[in-house]
Amino acid sequence: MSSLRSSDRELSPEKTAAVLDGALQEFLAHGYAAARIDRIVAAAGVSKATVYRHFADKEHLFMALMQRLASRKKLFWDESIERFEEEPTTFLRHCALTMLENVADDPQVLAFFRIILGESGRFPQLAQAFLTNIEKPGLDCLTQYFQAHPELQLPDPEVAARMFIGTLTHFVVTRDILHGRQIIPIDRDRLLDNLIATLVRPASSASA
Amino acid sequence: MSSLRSSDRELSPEKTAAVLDGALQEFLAHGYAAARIDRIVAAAGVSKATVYRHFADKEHLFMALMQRLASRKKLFWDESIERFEEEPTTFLRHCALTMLENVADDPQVLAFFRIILGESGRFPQLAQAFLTNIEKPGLDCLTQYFQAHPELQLPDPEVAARMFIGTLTHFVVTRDILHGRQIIPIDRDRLLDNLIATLVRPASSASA
DNA sequence: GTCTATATCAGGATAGAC
DNA sequence: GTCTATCCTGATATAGAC
Repeated sequence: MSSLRSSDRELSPEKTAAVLDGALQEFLAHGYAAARIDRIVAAAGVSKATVYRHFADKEHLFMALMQRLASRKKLFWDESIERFEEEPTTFLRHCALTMLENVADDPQVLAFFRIILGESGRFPQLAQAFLTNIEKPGLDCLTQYFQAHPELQLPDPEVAARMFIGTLTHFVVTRDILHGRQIIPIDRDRLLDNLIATLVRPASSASA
Repeated sequence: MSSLRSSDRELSPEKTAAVLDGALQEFLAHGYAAARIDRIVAAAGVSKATVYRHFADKEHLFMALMQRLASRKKLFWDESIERFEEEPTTFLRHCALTMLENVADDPQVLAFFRIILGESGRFPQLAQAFLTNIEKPGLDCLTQYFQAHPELQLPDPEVAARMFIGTLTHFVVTRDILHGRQIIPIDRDRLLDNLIATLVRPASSASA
């Protein structure tokens, strides 16, 4: 009597995944309000009725998708925590490059950010899931690092962490999300080098 | 024969202003796609036909409104430029407070930012107008200030300006736009004090 | 459990009176 | 130049067959 009943689960995981994949493209490309169920259906290769059997309505589908995306990027900072023993310059450069690679270089992530920001009025829970899963781990990681390195003589480790992430976020938002490459141009490596140099510059005695 | 023809101008400025005021509320509250012409009409106290006589369609109305808002906030940094002679700590604190007062404390401006960010995919020109009119003047102002104060020994004035504005922007975005007051809390004055302290801390010789 | 076909409705845009 | 009344596209959501 192992599995005579097959009516326990009413939905096929396959179709669910197909719908979510179609929804991914559509919502990331057009935002919530302008997304069209028809196009999700077409991309997923299922019927409209199937969508509504798996998800109560457009809003639930959207929330399910976004929550999944947010938690998928959760492990983001785990590898950086492994490197707590490295020199500040090395460690910070590694963190910055990881951030930029995972965000600025991935159009899907950029679109994801745009949605989170744009729909933060209508879907505050989503914005908060984003902060909890992605923003907070990064801030915590860097705060702990700065705390563990008092020789940098930073007046406030948490503020230093916010300066680091804030500067990089501002860079990505203005350049990639707001299309500012021509308007307020700056070389990526120049920003990186001097951001790090400003934070780790010797505070009292040192060089000439 | 001074003005026998009265059909030179076809639109009344009064109604135009009324429509734009109604559109302001509606677009800022709901974003572009979810905004309803019906509600704009109701708020403006005009008929739907009037809207379409003054503006080609929803998109043109939206652009006109947003462009107007962007250029309205243009003078933002003018008063700060008058204070170039002040001490770094004083000057930077003044800049930061001006930014926060003009943005974080004004729900309408917050909504405006949310729209700009959210619709930056569909309306790239709008995002760029925002950068040109609001973001760039601020960066230029601070860059020039840091350039004029080499005693701070900042390795790169422009990067320092980006750190300053980036940190404050990140603060406002995470706290007010993404509803993060509970999730990644930080006292405003603590952030401000230590942001400034980190940038202006004596680089070589000084205190004990 | 998934499909086809359809109900239902709302929103953007316009025609014609005044 | 503005209003009232209306068109019509297109979108969400569902009913019923297989």
